Amino acid sequence: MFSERIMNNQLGLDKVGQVVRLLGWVQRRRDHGGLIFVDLRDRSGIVQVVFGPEKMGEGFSNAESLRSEFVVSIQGQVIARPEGMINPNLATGTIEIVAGALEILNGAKTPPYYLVDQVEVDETVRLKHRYLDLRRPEMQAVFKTRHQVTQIMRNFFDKQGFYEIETPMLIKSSPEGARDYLVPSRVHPGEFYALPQSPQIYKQLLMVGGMEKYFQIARCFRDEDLRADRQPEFTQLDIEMSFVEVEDILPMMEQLMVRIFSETMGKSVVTPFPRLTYKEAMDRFGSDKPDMRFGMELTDVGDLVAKTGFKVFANAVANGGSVKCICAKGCSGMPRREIDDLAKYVSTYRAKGLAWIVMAEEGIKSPIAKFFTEEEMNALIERVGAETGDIIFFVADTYLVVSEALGHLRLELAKRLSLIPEDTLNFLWVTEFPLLEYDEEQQRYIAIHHPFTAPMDEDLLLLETEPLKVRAKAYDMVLNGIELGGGSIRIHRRGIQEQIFSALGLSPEESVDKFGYLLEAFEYGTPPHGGVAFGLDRLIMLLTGKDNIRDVIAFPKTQSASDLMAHAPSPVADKQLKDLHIVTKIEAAGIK
RNA sequence: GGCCCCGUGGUGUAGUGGUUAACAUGCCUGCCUGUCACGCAGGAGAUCGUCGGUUCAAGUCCGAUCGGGGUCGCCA
Repeated sequence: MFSERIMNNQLGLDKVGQVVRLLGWVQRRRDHGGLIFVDLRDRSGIVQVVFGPEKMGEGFSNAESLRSEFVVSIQGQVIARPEGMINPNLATGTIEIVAGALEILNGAKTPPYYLVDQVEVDETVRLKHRYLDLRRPEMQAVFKTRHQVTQIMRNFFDKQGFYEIETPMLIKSSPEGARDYLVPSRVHPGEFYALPQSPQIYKQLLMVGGMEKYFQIARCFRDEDLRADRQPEFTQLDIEMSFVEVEDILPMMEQLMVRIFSETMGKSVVTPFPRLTYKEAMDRFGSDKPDMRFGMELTDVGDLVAKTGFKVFANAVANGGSVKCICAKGCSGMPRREIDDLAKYVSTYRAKGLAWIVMAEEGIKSPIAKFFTEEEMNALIERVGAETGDIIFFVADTYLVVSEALGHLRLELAKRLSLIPEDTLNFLWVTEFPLLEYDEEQQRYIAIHHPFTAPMDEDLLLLETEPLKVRAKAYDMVLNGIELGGGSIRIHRRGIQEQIFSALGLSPEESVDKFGYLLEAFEYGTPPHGGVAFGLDRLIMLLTGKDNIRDVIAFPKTQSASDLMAHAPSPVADKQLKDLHIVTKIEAAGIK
């Protein structure tokens, strides 16, 4: 019955005269009494259908009953619109359908809001009725793009000889970073599975298993607080290869991006991508995912201020910290209020203050100028390359705080000053990440990437003496200041893996308890291997221009990780808890 | 866990502590054969998120709480 259907976007002047069957939803109805216009929407687009009593006969009253979002089957003739009635705003605006027959396949309640792209409704409303929101052309386009991207990925890796392999969703909990989502076991009282934060260990074991080239479009779960670009479950393009070095992996991933951007957006991507070491990225941009679409780089002035009378700067240097600055070109007219606002902004990144020098026409204006001799001031200005009309912003603190605070300030200023060129694709790799960092809270070293990342060969000896100086064979792909993905060459020898575990403060017993199966696997001829993982959702955000991860996920969760449509999470029946051997404290305390 | 913003008919907004909470849109009814954000006329629709406090009087002020968003911490 539905087989002769034609999609709306197939309709054009070439179809004039044909009798067609259309299926879709009523987007809008304009009832003129004796003549009714209906904008019919299907997945492909919108077409205007005209209902008149001449053609419809008794069926006309049926047409009068049409309302928004009714699902209809329409048979009618394609006609060219008369002169002056062409709608240039509609892809099918040169033609319309004169309905001969109408079948209402299903009625619809009035939707809570009009399903058009210019929605101005609270997101809560959209999420409660997500199945309606998805009907909007804008959302349809997102999921079309998302589908295209995953198809390109599958095609790309298939051609390169990869196998797509599924790894388990119920795995052993080994929180070495984010919190796990736990799943209670019914048959093992008191024991739990975890949902994977990533397929990391399994993909490595696939390499031990001789699969050589693996990829998966994998769902991952992390029980951490959410953000505009973070969901508790998200999708990752996960890749692992045997017998590879960094130089094998990066160019291949660049080619993947070339294909994705050309085939979905028609944009060309220039390869090879520039590379920055982590150190260089932090030094120059104050970020491990620098946005290099504009300048305003950070300048280290620690040596110039170490001996000056300004204690805040001198002490920072004396204590092993840094003093760095950025120069905002042409901003000398910035009102004091806005400068104060920027100081408040950097304070969210733990900077204790923001010093500034305004290079005004009438001379230097700065609350810190009095602490510097003229020579010192001139040296500063020269180092920074500041000119009349600029403002120099300084932060003094530890190297990390200074870099990150100024890195964020740099982005904020660029945003306010509109320095970021739209439509530019700035891809780059950040390499040579540190292997470890020190976690004050836990009083131990933790892996920056993950504990299976291989250290750089020449840094291996530093592991015992200066662990923070050990660099990793790790790399991140960055696009326009957003981390698209990252990966590393992995450790494939038990000895080195044990060394790393030990550096992370894991006793041999704990290592075996948590990762014994991996360590054992490494003893059975594990090939050198490495890989990478990309955040699919973020990539789709970039491709579709969304600033919010919820807009690229069909059924997303709110910031508090709840599903407003299905009302998850929810309490469960006592029987279920009993089966799972679970008693909740909340229940025990009588709180509902 | 911290900080910031938001919550008023279905939807989006307005609303000096003081009458019957306003406007737009949507919805319903009637009229209308060329609209495409159709038009015209009429109508229905709100316990102002919830609880408590201040006050003669609270949508408005205060506190708590719930929900949503942004962000810092966190996210190997």
